[in-house]
Amino acid sequence: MSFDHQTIEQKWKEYWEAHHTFKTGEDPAKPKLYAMGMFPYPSGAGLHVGHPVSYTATDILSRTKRMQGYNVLHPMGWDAFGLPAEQYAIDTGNHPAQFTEQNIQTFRRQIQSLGFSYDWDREVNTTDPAYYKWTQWIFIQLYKKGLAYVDEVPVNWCPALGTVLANEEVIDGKSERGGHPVIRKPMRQWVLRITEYADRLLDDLEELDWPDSLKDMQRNWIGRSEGAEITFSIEGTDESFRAFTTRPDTIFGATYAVLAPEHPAVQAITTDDQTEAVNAYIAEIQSKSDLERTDLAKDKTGVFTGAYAINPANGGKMPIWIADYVLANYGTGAIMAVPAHDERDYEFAKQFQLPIVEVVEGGNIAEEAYTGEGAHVSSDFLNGLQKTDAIEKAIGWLEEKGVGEKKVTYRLRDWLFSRQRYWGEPIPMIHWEDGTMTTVPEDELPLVLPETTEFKPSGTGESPLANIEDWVNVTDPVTGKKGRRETNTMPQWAGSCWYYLRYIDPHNDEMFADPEKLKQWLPVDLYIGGAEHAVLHLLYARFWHKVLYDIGAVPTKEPFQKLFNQGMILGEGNEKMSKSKGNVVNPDDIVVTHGADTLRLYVMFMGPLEASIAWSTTGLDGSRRFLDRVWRLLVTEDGTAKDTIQDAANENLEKLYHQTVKKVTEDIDVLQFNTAISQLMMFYNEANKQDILPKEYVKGFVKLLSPFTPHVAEELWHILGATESIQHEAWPTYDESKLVDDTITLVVQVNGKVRAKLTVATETTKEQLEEAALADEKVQSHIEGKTIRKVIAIPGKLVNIVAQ
RNA sequence: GCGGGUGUGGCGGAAUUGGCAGACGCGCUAGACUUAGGAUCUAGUGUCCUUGUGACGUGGGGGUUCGAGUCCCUUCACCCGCACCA
Repeated sequence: MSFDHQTIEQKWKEYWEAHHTFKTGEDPAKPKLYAMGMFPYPSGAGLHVGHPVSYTATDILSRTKRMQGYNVLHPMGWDAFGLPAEQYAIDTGNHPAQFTEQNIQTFRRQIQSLGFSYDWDREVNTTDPAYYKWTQWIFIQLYKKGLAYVDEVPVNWCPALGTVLANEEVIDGKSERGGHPVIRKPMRQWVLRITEYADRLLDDLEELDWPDSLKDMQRNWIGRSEGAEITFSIEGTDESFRAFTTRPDTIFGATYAVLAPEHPAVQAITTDDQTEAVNAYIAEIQSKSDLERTDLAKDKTGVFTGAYAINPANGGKMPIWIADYVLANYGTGAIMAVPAHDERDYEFAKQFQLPIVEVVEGGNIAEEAYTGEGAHVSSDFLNGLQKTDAIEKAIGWLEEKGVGEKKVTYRLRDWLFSRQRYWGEPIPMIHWEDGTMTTVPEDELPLVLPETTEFKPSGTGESPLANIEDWVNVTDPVTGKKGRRETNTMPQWAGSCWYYLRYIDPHNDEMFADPEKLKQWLPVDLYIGGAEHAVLHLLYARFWHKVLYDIGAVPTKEPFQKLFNQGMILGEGNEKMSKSKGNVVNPDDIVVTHGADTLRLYVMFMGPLEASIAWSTTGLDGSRRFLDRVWRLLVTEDGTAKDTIQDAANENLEKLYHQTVKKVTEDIDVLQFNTAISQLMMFYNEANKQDILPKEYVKGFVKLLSPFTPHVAEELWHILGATESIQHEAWPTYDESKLVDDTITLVVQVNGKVRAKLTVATETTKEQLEEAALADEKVQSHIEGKTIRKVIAIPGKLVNIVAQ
């Protein structure tokens, strides 16, 4: 007989809710665990089977740690601002809040059906004014620190839709909806000065327990590079420009210079006879999409401006070109080209027959650029030096002459923070008629999104908020000065930048969280989520956290001590699950057919947590079968405990039981749930062969199972006679001395091949082992007529006899 | 191109410090019980052959070692991220 999962799961969910079983512990004498999964965007599609993977993982750890005597903070919430809800609102005329609320209900129901041990009293919702009041408050702190500023930056503007689009809404230069052309257009935008924190974001990665691949992604994203910025004067004018280079040591090989087509100096320096060609080139560049400018354009293009720069090192004339291989938004948007020692410059120089001068020995510049090490030549005071020394000396020389200095540049750009959207946190700023700008007073927060029925973009490139007159227009109550509210809203990333802080003190309306509580819970001990958030969310959240740290609002430098990326669940054909492929598995269906416990067990047993593995219906069946077997092992047809379970000992199970406790306990700590489960299966397999099941072992086994499959474990626990939740029981312990046998079987190899097995006392010495091995009949037959060269005997492991 | 990662049976995956490769599960085969089986139980299941005290076997090739899935070199394939970042 199998158990009725529907009844059991319903029963225990109600019990847990009624008894507040998962209320966050606050006993100051206990150690703490703060474990969380990345909160979901509650989409209209409902929960995906991928979601329960990370949630189950943190749940298993949380349940285990509670039983081990920890205060556990294990919360859940909703990242509920975002484009799909807004798009739905535009399409249907319904309010996004209403749609969002509906989706949250669905998500909450689905997540609750899986029996996660969240403290639901701490649920947060980024769209709740009581929440985004503090998102706005943090923005004001950023502004006060000079970290939020307004700048003209290029955005994706779609004239047909009359709106700005996010990068992910632009596909191959066209709008995702409607396929209208999208152009880059400079617009007034809020930007956050994340670059000011670049070095700290880089350096503090060191102390984090994060996957190396992810740390590397962040390092690459920040892209720190050291070099020099050099000033080049332009022949015959007072103009000059600055160029960033990581190889100031190769300055004697700089034979030309290149400005980005968008560089502000281009118009001023272009000679009359080149104006036409330059303008034509710029026009051509502007019509190209980003894709054409990078991926597709393997050939270098460019145009001579007619002007010459002076090489400060040797006084040489360097023709100044413009070319799109030089990016306007990196470094200074201008380079000194050293074709002999830079592949891109080399290619360009070859194409346009510009001179190539070798200044570092070691390569063959007739063939290709040489970027390796070597002694400097044709470089005056740098001759004979190697790269590192030459760079140092070159920078010293530039600084001395006042034509350059040491400089660090980052690939990371400041964070474009505004969206011309309705469904986001209003940016709490007021622009006054006298041209000044102030923040909304903190005591007026939250600045609530105004009600409207018109969610379409305003048509002017402003958000729909611009059309809501009585919200936009404000008058200073003291001076009578008129003003206009900022109509941009924050991007979806904003709310998720600090939600882990709000979980700690979710109902505080005096501050975003009580410092004492922050001290008690921070940092997050385990944060599990998908690798798609490797740079953006995780970098943004770290940035905000550091700002809050600097103003004394949080006690730690970093928010997430340990981070783990779970893998994806693929469709049965090893492809990504998608509606169009029709291979999407809905957790609701599995909960009905197999039960939440089976789903939890299966997604953890599939393989390592970080691996992406295909869903398998038969694999799922197998997990259910295991639970059925366990049930039948312990429960009679009448639903009572089997009488094989006795207050008696059974030596056959002793060692395996202690091994199982050890293995499961240790594996949970390191998130190796698949091997923990296989150990539980091994225990079952052996227990199933026994006539007597010691009650102590059965209880321990059910406890070990309980974090994985909590409903059925609670039911078994009560069938065994308990009246309290298993969650309040102490985690089983093991006896190390029970893990070792008096005797041990080890292998005897002859020339590396297993030829015999010996059963000996555990503490048998090396010498005794050698003797016993050589005396063995099977070994004898294999070494007969051979000379023994060497005998390697390792107590507890093996004996290897080398014979020829 | 650069950075990171992964290659183990028919499949998902196990395997301390280098020490019995393939734990556990799926699938498959045979048997038992059954009116029935997509239930349950039992046994078997890396490959090959001459069925043995056998040979081979962790993407390919080479090396270190008494001993390599594990360490080193080299090569191939696939995945992820970045992509003219000066």
